[in-house]
Amino acid sequence: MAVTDDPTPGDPAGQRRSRRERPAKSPLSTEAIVDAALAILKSEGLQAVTMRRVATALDTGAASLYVYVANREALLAEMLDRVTAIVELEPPDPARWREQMHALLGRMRESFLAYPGTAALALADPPVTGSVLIAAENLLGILSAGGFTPRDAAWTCDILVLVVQAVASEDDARRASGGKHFSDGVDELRATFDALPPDRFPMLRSHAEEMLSGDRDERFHFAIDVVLDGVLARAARA
Amino acid sequence: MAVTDDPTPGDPAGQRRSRRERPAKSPLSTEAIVDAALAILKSEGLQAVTMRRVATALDTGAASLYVYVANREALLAEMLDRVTAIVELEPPDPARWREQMHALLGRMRESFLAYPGTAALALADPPVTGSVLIAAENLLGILSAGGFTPRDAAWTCDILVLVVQAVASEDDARRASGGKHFSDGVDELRATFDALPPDRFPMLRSHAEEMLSGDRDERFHFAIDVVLDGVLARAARA
DNA sequence: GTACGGTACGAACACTGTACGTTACGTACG
DNA sequence: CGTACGTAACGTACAGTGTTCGTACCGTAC
Repeated sequence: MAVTDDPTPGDPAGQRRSRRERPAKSPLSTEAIVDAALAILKSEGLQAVTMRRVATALDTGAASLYVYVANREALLAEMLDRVTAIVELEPPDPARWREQMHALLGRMRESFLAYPGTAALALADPPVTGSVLIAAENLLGILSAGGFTPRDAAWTCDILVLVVQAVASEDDARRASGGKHFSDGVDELRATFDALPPDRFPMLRSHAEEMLSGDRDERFHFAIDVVLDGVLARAARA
Repeated sequence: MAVTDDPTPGDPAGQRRSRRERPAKSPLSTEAIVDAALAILKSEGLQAVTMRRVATALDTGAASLYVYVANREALLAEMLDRVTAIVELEPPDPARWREQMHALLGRMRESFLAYPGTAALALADPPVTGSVLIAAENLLGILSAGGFTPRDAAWTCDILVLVVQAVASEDDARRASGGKHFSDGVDELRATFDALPPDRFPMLRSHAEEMLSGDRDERFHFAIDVVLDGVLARAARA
């Protein structure tokens, strides 16, 4: 396209405003971009992670990012990879396999929680990057150490990852909406249940207390144990 | 607007140029908006559901929608409610409770799958609308019929809904990305596993076949049975 | 010293969700 | 019968979004 040499009237002649005087602005890189994006994600949420916002944080323009990142989706994928890469692994120990499972999955959940929105992101398009494979390898190792058959281990691994992501996703949804009250919104839910017509919602009425009981951590680890015990029970029966 | 002057023949004179001559352009309503949005979602995906696109489908402007819908988020929530409202329920029958569970959860999954993106949406901000409460009531009823204690029923209900949403979410991710090949992308995954260095990924190498075995339906129902059996096993042990 | 390959950059495009002020309509009232 | 009014629909506008393009610059290889 033609230059359209915009003759800005007030521009002083010879004004060579090369931004070269900037001290030592470190050069761009995929790593730096992902770092900046993760920082923004952590402090302002997923919807604040825009190309322009990330570029501004790096003191550059949005267009510059596209040299290192194909597009926003690719950036998000790269962020996701980094998030799963930071979870510390558990060298499988047959004597402690269940404990290790809880520890590893718990750290996965925390990692997702530290960067809100990433859990939903992982569910939306399941990534198969290096760090995900490493995590899967570790999960399979622990399950194998626990005596799971290959098929049971593989399928259980799948289910557990799903549970972690789903729980984490719900977690930061609850945190985002219930941020005003420290009580998550349990009170609102209780009020909702109490307002239901008893004839049409007898179960919800009688189960209201149990629907709200237990904190998120307790229910998370309960879910893991349920899955593990379920697979073991089915294996024992066969 | 106000153009498209098309005086209907039988109309008496004095037909002022207005959009009134439109045959029977049904007036806007929340229902009509949600219908149009769902139709677009079904045929073009979630990212095609923009206010302008929905408005165009209704032969109006985007601004007109805001009389009936607070904003896009509210529209999506309303769509989600409708999607969960269409799943047919199962009057609890103690003799068939497990079968009923599979049927009901299966229909939930299908419903999510029919409108791609809604599963992820439900996970991202768990709705507590009328139809969701009705579904929960039914789930609790079936679990109660199966002999679950109130606490077990409540917590299991939670886990199962999570699993359904997570599976459905993964389902339509896989469908969206693997659309080109009818094989989902199993072949790509197998190739990925085969390319891994055996010394660092012994588990993934030896479990590759099992990671890919079984179709989505089989694994979905396996997951449900695992959860149910897990809770039962824990209840029996206590 | 000069040519070159790749990086940074500003501007522009085609969109998005949403707010605003103004029209047109059906209806209730004088 | 005429008129005022509340509300629904509308066009327009604004501030952003992701992404592309052409260009200006840098350090390096000749």
